[in-house]
Amino acid sequence: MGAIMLEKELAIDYFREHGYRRYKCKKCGAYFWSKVPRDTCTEAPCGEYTFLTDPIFGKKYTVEEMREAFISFFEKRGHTRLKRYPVVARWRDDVFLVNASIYDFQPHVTSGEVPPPANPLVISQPCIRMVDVDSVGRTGRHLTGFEMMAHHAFNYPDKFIYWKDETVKYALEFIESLGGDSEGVVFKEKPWIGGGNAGASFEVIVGGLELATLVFMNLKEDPNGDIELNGTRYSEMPVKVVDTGYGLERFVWASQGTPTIYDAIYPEMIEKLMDLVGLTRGEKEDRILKSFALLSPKIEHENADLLISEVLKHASATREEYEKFIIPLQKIYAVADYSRSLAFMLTDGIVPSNAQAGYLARLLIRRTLKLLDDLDNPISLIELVEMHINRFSDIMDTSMIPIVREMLELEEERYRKTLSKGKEIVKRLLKKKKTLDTDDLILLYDSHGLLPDIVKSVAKEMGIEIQIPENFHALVAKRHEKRETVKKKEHRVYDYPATRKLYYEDPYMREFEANVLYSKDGEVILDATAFYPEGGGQPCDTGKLVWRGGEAKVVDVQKYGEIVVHKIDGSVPEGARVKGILDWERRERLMRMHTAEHVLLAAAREVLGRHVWQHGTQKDVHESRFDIAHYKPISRSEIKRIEEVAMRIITSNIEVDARFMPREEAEKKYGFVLYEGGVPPGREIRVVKIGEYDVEACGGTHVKMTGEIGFLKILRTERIQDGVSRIIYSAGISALEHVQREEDTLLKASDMLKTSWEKVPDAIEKLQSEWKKARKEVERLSKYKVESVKTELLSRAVDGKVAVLLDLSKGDMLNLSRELAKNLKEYVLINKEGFVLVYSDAGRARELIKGITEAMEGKGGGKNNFAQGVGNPRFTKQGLNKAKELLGI
RNA sequence: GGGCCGGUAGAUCAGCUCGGAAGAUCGCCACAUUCGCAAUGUGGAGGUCCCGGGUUCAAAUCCCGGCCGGUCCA
Repeated sequence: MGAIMLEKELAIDYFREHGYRRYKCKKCGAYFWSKVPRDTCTEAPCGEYTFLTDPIFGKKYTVEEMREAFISFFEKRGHTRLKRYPVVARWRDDVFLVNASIYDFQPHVTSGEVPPPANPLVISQPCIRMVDVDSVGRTGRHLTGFEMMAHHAFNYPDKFIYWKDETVKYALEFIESLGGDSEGVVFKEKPWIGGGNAGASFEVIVGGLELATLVFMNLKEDPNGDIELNGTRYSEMPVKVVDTGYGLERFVWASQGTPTIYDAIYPEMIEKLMDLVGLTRGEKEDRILKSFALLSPKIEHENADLLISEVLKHASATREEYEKFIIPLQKIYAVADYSRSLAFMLTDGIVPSNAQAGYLARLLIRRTLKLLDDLDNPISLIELVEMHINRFSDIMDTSMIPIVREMLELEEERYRKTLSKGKEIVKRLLKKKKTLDTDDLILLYDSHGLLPDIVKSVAKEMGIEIQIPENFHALVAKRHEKRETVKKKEHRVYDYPATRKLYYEDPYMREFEANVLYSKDGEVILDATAFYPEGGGQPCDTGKLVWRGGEAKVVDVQKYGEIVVHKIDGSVPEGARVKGILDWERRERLMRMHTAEHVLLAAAREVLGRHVWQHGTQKDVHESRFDIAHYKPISRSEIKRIEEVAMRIITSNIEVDARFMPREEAEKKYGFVLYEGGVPPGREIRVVKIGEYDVEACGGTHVKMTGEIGFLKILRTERIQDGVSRIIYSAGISALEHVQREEDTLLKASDMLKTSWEKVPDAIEKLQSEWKKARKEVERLSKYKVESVKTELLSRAVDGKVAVLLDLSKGDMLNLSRELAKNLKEYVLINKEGFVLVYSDAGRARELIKGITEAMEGKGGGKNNFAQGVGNPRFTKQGLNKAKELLGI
């Protein structure tokens, strides 16, 4: 967005009426609005962090006080208070974690498809930003986990709430309500782009620090749009969104003027850690820290050395003071921040894993463990995270503590294992190569998870110095450069009215009549159908269409938008009246499977814990699979208990209630557990509820009462990745068929073993030991045989040479050869199968085998003193003669 | 979802480039030494070289496919 456009967009009435004027920053060139004339925008590095010496507000606020001040301020001004959303964005498929409060309302609310839960609204949304992970602790202001306080207004063409003037006014009034001076506030212009949307925005700068961003989102990505930003085209949206973000932690920091943001958020945690590590903090240390906070915005991250020397100069401190105090303290800060982010993530139900959101949790866990190691483990990660959960119990779920503890315990164990294994690899590598180059370091990190730091210290123990390249992480990133593959369901548009979905009106309908609206190339659209189209992991129905003068098989059914398309074998005339007949056996089994899956989820949750979350699912007629997030393999006894709980729900014969309801109402009533199976589009969603056990947004067909499932059996489980287990199950008659097949197999086994089914394991054990004994006997006999042949051959040897035709297996021949080699100079062994073995002290084994196998129309080769080959078994005599000739015997 | 590394004795791994007789260390068992244990010595047991296919006279080794584990990235 060009400067001229921004100016037009942001020259609001409020500024004109209140004496604000637009200036250009002499340092960074950005435009900004201020009540008092200024040369610069005041934001560090153009200005200084004045709040460090001169806190901005009338008093010092804690996190809780500031959050409440913000929310109640906006509540009093007509905003509805909203509960926070989870930090894991389960309602979206494009991101893993919530990065900003507006994520809560993307994509359906911001697109205008679904109304917001309230309008206008106020929220304080915890967010995780992994991009800042490297800066945490070192700059004094970066966090991976923070709360974004926000008020949002969604303006529709027919319903206007408020726009730029009110938003700016609120910002100033809120700052004043905290005791701040509105004359110190600078509104810096900035184009805003993100998540397929764009707009103009103000950064709200106070005391040199960006405290809030006010975004006026009114553009959406559109290839045909007439506005171009950064090479992407945008067009105006019908919905205009006020998207604000007030950094809770920054407000708290600005109110307290502590050296770093961490000292403001959780001072007791920092003090405790310092105490445990043995750091004491005086005026001098504070001065160094403040210098850091002051100077770090002015110096690029990459130039760490420059920053340090500048800081030392500024605070008149020594390098030793820096290393003894600041380095460990910065680690403490990072540990405090990482562990709080983990507390958010794990209590919100993220299961650590080697893929997806779970990997981000593991990454943080490992980084924290590494830092704790550096600090000589003053406290365990588990204790740290638990402290945070209790400290922030007003926004975190303390009932998750036992599960979080177990997950962290397993993760730490895993980390230690990776580490010690990795160190062994490094040692072996060093023994072999003496030194390691950059390629080795990249391989060790990328394939074995070893940070160069750790490799270096292992090498140092062995007295080897290793150079770590400055741009290490960039090199790793380079290895991963590759284009993404995007696959999407074919998007088709049919210009017909929405198909009436008889399968929802009556899921038990087996036959129906309808009119053919469209029929071409075997694709048929009806005005109504009872055929369920593939979706939500449930395969489509099959069956046939019958009409006057013909019939055709229905082989596939798909849904495009609100239109159901049937693929048939044959063709039906357009305009015909048809009768649809479902393959009811198939459909009934699928229905039972689908309801069974919901029951299974409820049971798994009860047995394994509340972190259990559906990860993927595929129903089928005979067996279905159901993937859940869980942090360890499911044990046999857990499987049995899940089956028992599931059967209890089935035999209690509970009603399955499926109904459409407005999305915002469903979300309000049931929360995000609704989106187990993904997020359906649209304003209305279908909610399937099984008593108090389970409620999910689901478009599938279900039985009316759980009792109809009849029987549910878990067939097996497997781990498809870290943190995700697959349950393979069956329901109803299909489940019975499985059990019968298993029983058949067991009976067949017991029949073969001539015993009863209970004794099958014992019988196999006995058989096994007998077989082993027999095998040993065979070995003993062949050894004996080899021994006697050896004696005979030694006596027959002429001049240390022998060539002979034997009745021995290949294995026995090799054993024999080992013995003969000790006593003979040269020999040739041939067996009935045509296998030839040659030994030669003189080093002409290869030469010999060639001649012999050629005489046998075969081939062979080997080493100088030992060779083997094979020839046609019919020519063993010729081979023997040739061998004798060559050996000269 | 994608990239990379790996799968050989109960454990940790070597051998794989360059195809030719399945190895080391620890652990285990027996015996010796000892009042007994530990330590030590001697001997021994222990293998579907992950699975399937291909190339070859010959595959742990080369090629293709699959399974499993680890790890990094999004």
